[in-house]
Amino acid sequence: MELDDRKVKILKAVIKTYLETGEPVGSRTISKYTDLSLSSATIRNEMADLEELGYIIQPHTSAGRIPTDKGYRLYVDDMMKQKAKELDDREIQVNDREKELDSMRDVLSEKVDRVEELLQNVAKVLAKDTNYATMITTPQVKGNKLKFVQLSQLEANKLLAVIVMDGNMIRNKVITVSEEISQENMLKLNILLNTSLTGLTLEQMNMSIISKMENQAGEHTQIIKEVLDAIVETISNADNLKIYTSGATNIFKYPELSDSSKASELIYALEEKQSLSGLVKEDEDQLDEDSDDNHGIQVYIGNETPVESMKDCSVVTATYELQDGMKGTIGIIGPKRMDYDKVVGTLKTIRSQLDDVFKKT
Amino acid sequence: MELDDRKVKILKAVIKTYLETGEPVGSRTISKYTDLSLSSATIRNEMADLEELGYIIQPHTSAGRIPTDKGYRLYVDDMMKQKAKELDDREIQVNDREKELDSMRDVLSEKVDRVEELLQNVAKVLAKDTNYATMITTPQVKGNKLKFVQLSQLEANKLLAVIVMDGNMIRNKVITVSEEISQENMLKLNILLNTSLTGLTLEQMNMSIISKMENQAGEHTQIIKEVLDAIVETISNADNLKIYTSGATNIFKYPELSDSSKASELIYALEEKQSLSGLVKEDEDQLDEDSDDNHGIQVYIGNETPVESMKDCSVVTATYELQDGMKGTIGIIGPKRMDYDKVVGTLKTIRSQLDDVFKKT
DNA sequence: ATTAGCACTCCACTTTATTGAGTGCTAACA
DNA sequence: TGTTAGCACTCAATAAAGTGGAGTGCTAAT
Repeated sequence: MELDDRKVKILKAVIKTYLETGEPVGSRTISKYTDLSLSSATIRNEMADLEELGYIIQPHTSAGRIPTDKGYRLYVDDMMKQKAKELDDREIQVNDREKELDSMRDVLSEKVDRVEELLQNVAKVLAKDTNYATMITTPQVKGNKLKFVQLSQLEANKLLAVIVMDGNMIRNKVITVSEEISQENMLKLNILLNTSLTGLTLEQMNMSIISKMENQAGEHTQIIKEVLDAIVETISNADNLKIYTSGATNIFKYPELSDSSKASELIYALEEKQSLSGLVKEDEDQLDEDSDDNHGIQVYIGNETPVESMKDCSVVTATYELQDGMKGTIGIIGPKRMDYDKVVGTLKTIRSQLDDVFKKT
Repeated sequence: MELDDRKVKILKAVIKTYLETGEPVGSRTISKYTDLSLSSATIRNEMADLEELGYIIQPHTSAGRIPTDKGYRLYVDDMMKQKAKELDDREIQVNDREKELDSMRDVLSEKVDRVEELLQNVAKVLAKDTNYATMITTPQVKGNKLKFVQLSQLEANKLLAVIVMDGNMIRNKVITVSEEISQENMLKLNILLNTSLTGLTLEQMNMSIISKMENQAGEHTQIIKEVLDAIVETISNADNLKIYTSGATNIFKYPELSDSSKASELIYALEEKQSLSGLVKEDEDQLDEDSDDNHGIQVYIGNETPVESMKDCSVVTATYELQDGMKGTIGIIGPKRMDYDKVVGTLKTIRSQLDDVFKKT
């Protein structure tokens, strides 16, 4: 059996209606809803075919149809193709959407000095705007280089190391050393550290530490060792993936997700965040598939999602990118019958606004 | 009618049984459970009295009794009195509990450099251990003084200010200035900042800023102004209350809290955190009431809690204190029928372990 | 190929037992 | 006077039975 044009039209109508109502869709509804002007009986025949083809399913014998994952897939793929074509209209579209996104822009342009807060705000605003759960990761770098280190004395045997990486990622570390250190030696240590480490990536650092240390084996070997250890540890922690979530309770707005056990599992995943890292795309090898403008937007439907606890949901992710190649992921988690169209649009807008903000900073 | 000794005994038995089972408690159960050796009929009479006195209530005519808030209150107050007397046994008690708290100690003694992570871990471990939702705030200071500031050049017109407060609270701030600054002037600026600001609290700083600025009105007035603004802003943000939560999904373990709307409201409060700040005790004027050992532990039952969304829960909070007078709050949120005894004990242990960790750091 | 018509299915909802835990009350008892 | 056995009564919870309606599949006519 073939999936002819009319079948597709009916399928889309079924899905669209189901997205709106959340109720199984009957033949009569479609007959009236579409401009196909076909009787419900004809629709019924076509729907039977569509069911046989695996695009829709009946929850029980005498009910209407709801989309299967396969059905959603077709719908979403088609929509994405549409979106990609809309490239020209984008300006207008963005302008249109800007009205509803005013609050978003306001929050984003607020003076938030810390990336953390910014990201949390983005997650929050997105959640509020879409009524789905959201997540956002810190930007990730591959081989970030050390810009400079600055050691200063905090207390008798406590040092403060300020570590600045390329892209102005800054980390502090309080180092407790075993022996006191003179002002003069501090200065020396600072110079030593900067001359030998600046411009190195973490991997390069690990390689060179040993040799450097042996070279410098002077009276303060112990301190140098402690300081180096601390710095290496801090840097390796620095690009640890951090994930912020928001709007977990939005899932209670969708009955199909809000029964106790499902909700608990989902919210747990959002709280623990651990498992969400599966949503971060490792490689950008999907280029060929996601053509043009949709580049970096990924829709997971039901079982497609890499996160086990979200197999009853759909997840849409977008990759945002900072000027210096740092990449992060934004994700929206909702019921399978989410408003894919709106979500994809919002994600695109947010992403471009994020770019703006980061460029301005 | 008086609340005689026997009534109290029966009341406690009812509550204890209810805490364990979560089911309304009938007279027959009590008759067998206690060592009072009274028939169920007698218990029934007493229970009728207790109901009239407002300590217990029937969910419906032919059901057993469950405690009212007033009943819980009496039970908890008594328990706290007991706990206070147990001062001598505490050592032993702690030793006993230590077995189950091994994991807690492990996590706490881990090398976590950032207070944030430590607190998050505490919340997490507490939640896992108690099976309730937990929260913990960052330590708060009244008038924290500036230890030193260190300005360094990041890029052409971006400066990095590292701000260290007493108690080694460290903040970074990237300051974008309107004009470039020479290495030499940077040094001057550093000295100026430290000589004029070190040792001052935020309030004092606000006072002195204007005058200092006018004194120094040289070629770099603009930069000085920008830097000062940034520093003041950062410091005032620094002691913003931060709240970490964990174990929100634990509430699904208690049927009385896990219906969709209640759960949603509760989890929302835990996610938003905003409202939780009501649990932080402003003043320590409760000293007289909470005698001895229970100092700093506060039990809120049902409507007693300051957080609106938790009126169906009980909340137990403890104040922890760092050596330098910084105080934070730990909170446990669970059903009214929570295991108060265990919770109070665990909170005390955690608190003392927190003290240890902070002293060691 | 399309459609009107009709018998059939099955969920969702309401109504009507049925059960059993637990009470309140009374009368007897120490 | 306090305690207790006994019994009638209540009421949630569960099961069983009945009803309505939305929607289907099939057939026969167009």
